[in-house]
Amino acid sequence: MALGTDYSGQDCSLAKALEVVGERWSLLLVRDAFLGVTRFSDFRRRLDISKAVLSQRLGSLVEAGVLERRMHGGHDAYVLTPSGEALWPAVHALMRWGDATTSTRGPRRLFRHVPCDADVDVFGRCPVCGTTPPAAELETRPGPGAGTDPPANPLSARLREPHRLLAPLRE
Amino acid sequence: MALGTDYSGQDCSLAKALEVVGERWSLLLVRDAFLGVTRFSDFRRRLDISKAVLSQRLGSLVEAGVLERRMHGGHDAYVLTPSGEALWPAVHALMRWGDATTSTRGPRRLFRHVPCDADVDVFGRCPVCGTTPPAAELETRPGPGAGTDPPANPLSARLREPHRLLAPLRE
DNA sequence: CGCCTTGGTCTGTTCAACAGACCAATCGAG
DNA sequence: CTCGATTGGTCTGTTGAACAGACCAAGGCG
Repeated sequence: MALGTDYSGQDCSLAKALEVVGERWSLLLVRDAFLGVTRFSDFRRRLDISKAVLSQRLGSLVEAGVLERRMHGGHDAYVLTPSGEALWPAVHALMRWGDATTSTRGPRRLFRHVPCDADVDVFGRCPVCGTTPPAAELETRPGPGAGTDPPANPLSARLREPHRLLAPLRE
Repeated sequence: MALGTDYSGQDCSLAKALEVVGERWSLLLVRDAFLGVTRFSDFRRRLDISKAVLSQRLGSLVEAGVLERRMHGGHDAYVLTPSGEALWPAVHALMRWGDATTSTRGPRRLFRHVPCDADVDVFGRCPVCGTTPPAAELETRPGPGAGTDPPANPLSARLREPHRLLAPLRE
């Protein structure tokens, strides 16, 4: 398999990243982890994928150090590690690109830098303090491009509401 | 297929992006297009994938408006569209994450903002002018984490040398 | 001119995701 | 306390995607 062996030197950084998060569904799982999803069944409810693939993906992300398993209120929970949280700029950039190419009414979701009370720009940067804040300092809410369709399930309805990134949906 | 139908509202921006660039190999093709690869056989030489998959991927990226076909010096060429170029922040972020998680000696590749003669930071931002420059204003060269292995082929050797992003390797 | 390169298309094989069944453990409501 | 629902998986056969290699037409170059 070329992806696993093509170490042709300095320009394989992207391949390295994709070895970890490039499998089908992985980045969507990471995104949901940022939004506060922690439970196996909640990840499944969101993505509607087979339990076998979900189990394998979560296992791979845990093994790669992107997620770790914890116990929340007597339940298994998958939460982002610091290394996983460092994926925020990439996830945000892809989301904004997705919005720019498919939404005529602007971003579907906005992110506010809580300490500065200002929305970050398309590059994820706070216009007040000038930094690119980590996910832990952001709150999300629906943007102008947000859909008007009813959410697919109560979980997605909850995730649509304004809330802090990384705050677990359930404890 | 869940990816194609899961429009659960405002938070499907990432899914939209991944519908376009989430197939296996697609982001690596986009990265190579940023580095100046334009030819079918050069893309293939770089990734060592089957021609059937390469043809299908390039076709999908053209149809999605990320790449367009042109004639360069009597040859077919695939070049990034403005929409494709807008993927730079995401590609750069993933590369830097790949470096951060797998390279102990820093980034494998550095990017210099040509007008300011300064390297962009981990967020892709120029410390001199404060902007996040587009790919067209950047030059790349090997970084401290660059491999010391001989490149896999002359093409990769060429791409390792300092050069402007988006400048076609061959005309 | 002839050979090599280019840019594919096609087909059988192997690998990955899907669909659904099964199971053990835990939780929560009556 | 009991029982049904929920949780978090594992397993297996089916379907879809990537791989490996063959074939072909057109163009470029020595």
